[in-house]
Amino acid sequence: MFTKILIAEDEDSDNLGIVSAVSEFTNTFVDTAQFCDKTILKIKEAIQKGNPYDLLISDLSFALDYKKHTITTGKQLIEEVKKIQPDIKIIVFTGEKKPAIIKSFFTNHKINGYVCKGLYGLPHLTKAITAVDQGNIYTCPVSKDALHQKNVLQLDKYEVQLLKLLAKGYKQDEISQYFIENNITPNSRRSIEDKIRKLRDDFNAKTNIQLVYTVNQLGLID
Amino acid sequence: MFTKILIAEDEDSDNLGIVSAVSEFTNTFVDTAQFCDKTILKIKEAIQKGNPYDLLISDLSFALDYKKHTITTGKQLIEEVKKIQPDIKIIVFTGEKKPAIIKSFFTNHKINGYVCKGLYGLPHLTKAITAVDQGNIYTCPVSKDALHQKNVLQLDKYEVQLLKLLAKGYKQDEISQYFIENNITPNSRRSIEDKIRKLRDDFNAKTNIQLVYTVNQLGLID
DNA sequence: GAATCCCTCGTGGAAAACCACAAGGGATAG
DNA sequence: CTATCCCTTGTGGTTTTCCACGAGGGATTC
Repeated sequence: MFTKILIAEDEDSDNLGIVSAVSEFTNTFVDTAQFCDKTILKIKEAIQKGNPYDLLISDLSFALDYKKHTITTGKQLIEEVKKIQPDIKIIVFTGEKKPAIIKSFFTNHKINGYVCKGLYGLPHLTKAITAVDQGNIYTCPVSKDALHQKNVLQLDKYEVQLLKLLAKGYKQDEISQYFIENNITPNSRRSIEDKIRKLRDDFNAKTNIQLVYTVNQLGLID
Repeated sequence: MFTKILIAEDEDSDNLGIVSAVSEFTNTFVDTAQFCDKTILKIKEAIQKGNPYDLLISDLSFALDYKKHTITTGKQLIEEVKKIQPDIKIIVFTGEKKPAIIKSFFTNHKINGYVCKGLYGLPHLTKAITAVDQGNIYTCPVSKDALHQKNVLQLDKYEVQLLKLLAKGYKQDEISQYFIENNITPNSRRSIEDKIRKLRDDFNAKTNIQLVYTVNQLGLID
């Protein structure tokens, strides 16, 4: 079983609950850090002292104000950690339930487990710890659902940009102009029409309104 | 100070943290309930025994699956509680940060405090308890911001319905037809145009796509 | 009753988005 | 080199949305 665990979690109200549950379950040393940078620091320190952590349990949102859902920081944290200590196991423990985001953490960040907070959050977290300890990948029922959902195609940068501009109120002509000015191709009015139509097909949307609404709900243009 | 406090909270991971913090701070009896119906039950029982709770601290999401953000249940819970015991004080303690939703809890449900979970969630919760105990209303910085935000107009049922249909991919003609079939007025194609235009103006949206995106972000059509 | 205001709704024309057809260009395979 | 495929783009015509003007109806006020 793991011998040294670090929990990164910005919601102090959770902190006590998680820590006590995890330390009771694993019967090992459990450390905590409230911010991204502190997490990085602790991991570095532990390596230098020759006693690295072998499991990181991390939340995703380290938001400071209500506008930012700042998944980015969670992403950044994990990327950074993987650079410093590539072999560390990572379990994400968060309230985030959007399929696209969950998917991307497995495909892009090679995490070992994902557990959604909620009624059965803690029991699933302990299951996740056991599974990951044995070298497996664990997804709680909620995130398993999300992963197995069809139609959660990955969007490339171009498509995300296009959809964001639509959400911002750009007309198709304006998008074309914007793409030309910023050297993004394809950028003809006509091609943008095609791209949008393809997206409508992919997401089974009858109108562009529904398209943008849908991808937004899926968390694809955050 | 309050003598009997009930905490309704479905995320067990939080539970320990909140409970211990609140009971330490208030030095009073703190009870918990994990589901809406259990909360109602406990409140009824307490009244029957002549020893009612005087403060309810409640979360909003008692979600069972990942699709429902089920604010509705939180709403329902609070409405129900107010019916049973109109004089009970209520503090909402949740992760929900959407301005429109926060606003509606104050205007429609007459809650006494609102605290967003997060880094400083617990300290703000204790502040809220103190303030509410003294008969004041408390909003944490995040929710204060949300309340003071302009442009968070309330939408009436008609407008919400209209926007939802747009989000579902209905064309304006189809919306007209739908409204006619369901006896909702105004329902002419022309009037629907007007309503949409007015909404675009209100929310400063250049296109209908942006309009639906915006109201969705604000949590107005959940 | 007349004046006024507001909401609903029709009309017609402009703007935006949609769509089918097809031409050109680059990449690849035989 | 040629054939083929895929992607980009243009053209022209249809559908959908936008918008300015104005008519009718109900409510209120004087």
